[in-house]
Amino acid sequence: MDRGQSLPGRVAPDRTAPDRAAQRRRASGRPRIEDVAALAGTSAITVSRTLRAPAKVTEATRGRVLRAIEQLGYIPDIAASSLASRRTGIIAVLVPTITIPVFAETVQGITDTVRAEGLQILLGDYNYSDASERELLLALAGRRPEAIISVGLVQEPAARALLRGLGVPVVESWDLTDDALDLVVGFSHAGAGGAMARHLAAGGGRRLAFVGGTDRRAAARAAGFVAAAIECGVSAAIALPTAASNLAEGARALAQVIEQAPQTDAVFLSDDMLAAGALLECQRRGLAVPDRIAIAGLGNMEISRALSPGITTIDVAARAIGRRAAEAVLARLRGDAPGATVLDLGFSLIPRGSTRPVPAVA
Amino acid sequence: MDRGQSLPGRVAPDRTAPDRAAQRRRASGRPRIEDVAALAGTSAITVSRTLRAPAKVTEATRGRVLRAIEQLGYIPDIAASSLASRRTGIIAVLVPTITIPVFAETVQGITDTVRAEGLQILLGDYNYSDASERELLLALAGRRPEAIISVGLVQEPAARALLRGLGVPVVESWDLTDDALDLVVGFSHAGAGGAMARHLAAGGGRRLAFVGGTDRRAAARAAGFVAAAIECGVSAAIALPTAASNLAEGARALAQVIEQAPQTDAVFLSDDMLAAGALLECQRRGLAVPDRIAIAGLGNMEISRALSPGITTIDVAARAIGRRAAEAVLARLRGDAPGATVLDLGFSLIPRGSTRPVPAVA
DNA sequence: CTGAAAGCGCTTACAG
DNA sequence: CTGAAAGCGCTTACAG
Repeated sequence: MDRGQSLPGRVAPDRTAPDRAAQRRRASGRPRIEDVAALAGTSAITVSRTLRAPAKVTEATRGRVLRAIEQLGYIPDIAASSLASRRTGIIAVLVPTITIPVFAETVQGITDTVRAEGLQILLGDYNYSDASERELLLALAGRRPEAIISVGLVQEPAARALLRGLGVPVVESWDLTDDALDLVVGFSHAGAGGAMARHLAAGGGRRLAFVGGTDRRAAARAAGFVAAAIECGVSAAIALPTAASNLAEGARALAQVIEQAPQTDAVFLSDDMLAAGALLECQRRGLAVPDRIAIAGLGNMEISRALSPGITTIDVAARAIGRRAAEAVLARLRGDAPGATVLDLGFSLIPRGSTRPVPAVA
Repeated sequence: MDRGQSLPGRVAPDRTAPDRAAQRRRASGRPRIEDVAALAGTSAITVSRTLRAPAKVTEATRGRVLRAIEQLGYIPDIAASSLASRRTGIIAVLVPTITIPVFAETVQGITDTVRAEGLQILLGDYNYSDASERELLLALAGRRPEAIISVGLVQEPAARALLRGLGVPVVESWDLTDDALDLVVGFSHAGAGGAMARHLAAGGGRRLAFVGGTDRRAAARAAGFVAAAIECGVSAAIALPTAASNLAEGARALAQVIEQAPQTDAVFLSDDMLAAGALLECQRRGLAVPDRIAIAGLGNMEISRALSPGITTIDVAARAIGRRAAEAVLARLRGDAPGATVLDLGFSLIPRGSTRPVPAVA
């Protein structure tokens, strides 16, 4: 009996070009759909159908094909498949940086929603820089995603033009705007900043401070925070921008606030990690929280619950943002008419021990 | 003058099949290499060369091609490109879960090293389960990666067979073994556990406890920990396995240890996040650290530095593991003979305030 | 239910 | 330096 490479139906032909090709092919080593077809005594089309639309193949054929696949260890080449079908099954996700837990949660929400449909996430991390956002977009576009979800608004004109030219659904998220490329799902950062300022003022804060990053969402929170503070008749300062989101940076920011404005009695840090760093620094310095100084954050991360006192924070429904963004994409891909173009998921303020309680209204 | 879609050199032919094809193509909307070639008055091959090997094209031609690319917003289709070239430029990275910061750092080390060579990372997250590790492997294999890096050893026989069949370099990491598929770069987990037990015993610990996950690396650390404790003549218990790596779980584990073995005077938690949770729980319960109970972790995460007292930990050079693994892959891809098959990067114990100091040797 | 032909959008030798 | 031909490994209509 023949063994090894000698498959039924593959008698040596005397063609010449195909031979060269076959030789090159052997270099890759991996079995192709033709090899499966030959072993199963059928055609490539039937193998393809067995994989994509098994109901259209008789059970007997299907069995032979599946056995051949198993035997050869055949794994379809996704590049070839999507080239031929013009369907990549890829959803590109643009994210400032995946190392921030709330963004990771949004990505998780997308992944969970999209996986059931057999779609895959292609994650692009642009590190908060417009220049590499565009670069990243070029790289992602080369993979022909069927839709794009951006964590954050896409502001840079070149990036916007590129996205429009792609001709696929685009969902921006984590913010709201009247000027969306396509769809937006998020919440108002100015609103969140304002809500926190009112909470701190209601608890007796008279000299507030804001600490946050340089990105547009942090800027919107700062603006909302200051505006609401003024409305409440208390003062509010904006500290120098923070470079990162970690405990050390939060501690540094707190130290700076105390040095520059020693009478500050409430600080809103634009992220729970920073807030936790600030709280720990207060404890090291012997500043009573919340009596001497109140501390608040944003994101409802685990650490805001775990420290003592718990840190007052704003919950932003990060996972729901991902879920709803993905649902919008799926609807579009199904050809549904676009529903609401702007989806406001809101936020909620969670008071904890790190801020003074708001007295009940008389 | 003609405008719009009517490009030079694209006079309407009276062929019939190509017409149908052209029509379908128009559905995708995106310009192809042929469109660029037509606009630049050259051939597809020259466009391709302008992109991959610009030195082989005259400056004049290159200029015309680049202008045409710019004008049309042409972005090459990566699937088509890699199908034709049989080079995907993809390095697949298998990771138990990216949400653990030390693994994220290893991935960062890989990315940094590999990016310069124009290779891309394809990240697969298998959530510590063997079943989905194999599934994931199938999905990754369909993308035809040129090499595979696994965070952790690949133990499951089916997965090992699959990887071997791929015929590409495989680097396992974060552990050591005599039975590597190809290359390993990591450190000894039993060694790390042992070192920590000796440190705790030297500081006066008499009743040690280990808290860790159910994965093999945690099991190896537990085994090394217990063996060294026995050698030092102190007792060591292994607590029930932890389900996750977060502060709440660390707090829960500490509570359980205290309940089951109230006299425990030193706990090694197999991850800094757990250790931080345990430390905070001690503080809530009024248990003095390290006098009443010493706490130690692993991973040298930021939080182990930020809390007071600082948490004694083991630094495992997570980023270097990624870097060295990637370098090994690059060497293989260049065709270099394999260097050492097993690369031991070691670890270092960082004593901090959460454990009792080791008295100087007399 | 099954298959032959054509094509997806690129690149690889090979000639000139 | 430039290009015509062939092919990468699949799938899509279209026939039977």
